[in-house]
Amino acid sequence: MKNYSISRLAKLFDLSRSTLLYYDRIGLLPATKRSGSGYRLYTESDRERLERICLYREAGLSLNDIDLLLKNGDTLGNAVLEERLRAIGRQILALKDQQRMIVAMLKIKCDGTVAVADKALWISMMRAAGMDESGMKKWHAEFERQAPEAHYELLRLLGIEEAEAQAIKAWSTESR
Amino acid sequence: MKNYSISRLAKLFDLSRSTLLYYDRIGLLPATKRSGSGYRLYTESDRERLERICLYREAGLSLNDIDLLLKNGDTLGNAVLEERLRAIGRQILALKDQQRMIVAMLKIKCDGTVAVADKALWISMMRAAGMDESGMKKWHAEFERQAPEAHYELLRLLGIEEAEAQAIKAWSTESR
DNA sequence: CATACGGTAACGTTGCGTGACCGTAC
DNA sequence: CGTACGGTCACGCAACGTTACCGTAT
Repeated sequence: MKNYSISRLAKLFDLSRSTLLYYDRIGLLPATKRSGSGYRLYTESDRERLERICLYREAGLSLNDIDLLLKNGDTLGNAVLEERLRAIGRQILALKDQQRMIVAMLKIKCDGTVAVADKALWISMMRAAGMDESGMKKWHAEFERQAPEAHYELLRLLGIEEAEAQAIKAWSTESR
Repeated sequence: MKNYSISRLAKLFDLSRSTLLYYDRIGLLPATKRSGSGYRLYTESDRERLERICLYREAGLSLNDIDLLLKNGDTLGNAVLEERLRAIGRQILALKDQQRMIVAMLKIKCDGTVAVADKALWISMMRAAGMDESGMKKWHAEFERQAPEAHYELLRLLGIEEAEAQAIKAWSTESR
């Protein structure tokens, strides 16, 4: 059975040495053994534990919650995961509020006109807001219905050319 | 002209005393004057500055960025706001990845069946994912098309009654 | 005199990164 | 003998919250 040195194990998961030192300190992943000269020796089961830790970290769980998950069974585990799911939902909603606030601020600063610098920014924002093709279409249609003039102006401001703007107008109103 | 004491100003914006002490320490909002006995006296313009600080904080800007925004003009200001907009987009996308990971984990743990505890959780998750009514419909329709059996089972697991489940099946397939 | 307010200073939180300083493996 | 690795502190970041201890206003 092979042992991993701290840096080798770190590299396996693309972590830093100090991360593993930290996990050791807080007891999340203590090195099972030590060499004669006091070097940490990680075993295969340490590696497996770290693999789970990394997975849960990618899911955004706190190290504390991960510790709980690894200690306890599925009953508590599911509860922890579900709570994290709820927290993510709350976070996303909060971030969307922030998006709206910032867009409003950008509008205000340039008295009446939207001043988002580039199309890519706007689109990535809409994408992030959960907009897929059909959502985009609905949004453009709604904008067109409520304020066709401003809609057109926005398209121009986003750097969308005349031709493309016409196409979007057509597309967003076609089968309705 | 009236001065505000630290706690009175804090209460005006629903902040704590220590928050204002902190803003003073880091130079974000230093109290303009001090009383004879060394008490902080905040002026009206301090109040206005704090108002802007709070607004930007609600938009998720860091205190450092807020400091920049308050010091510099609109040119830099817009750049800061737009960068924040981009960061929010990235964050939301990351959170959605986390949602998918956790849902996958919950699936795995209960070999094949989704085990999300309640309907409200699922719906808030979908909502957060940017699902509106039409998105929901599309999603249900797709699920129904790919795996009607599992779709039905999911609806039951979410605590949706027989009657409602039938309604959703009908609704998601109606005009298609 | 009580108590509600003010002040400063220091430590705790989360998840590490960074650096110092020193020993060890090859 | 060099240098690439290992070890243990200890401090720094963000944005405060939380004592603690002491002075002041009323």
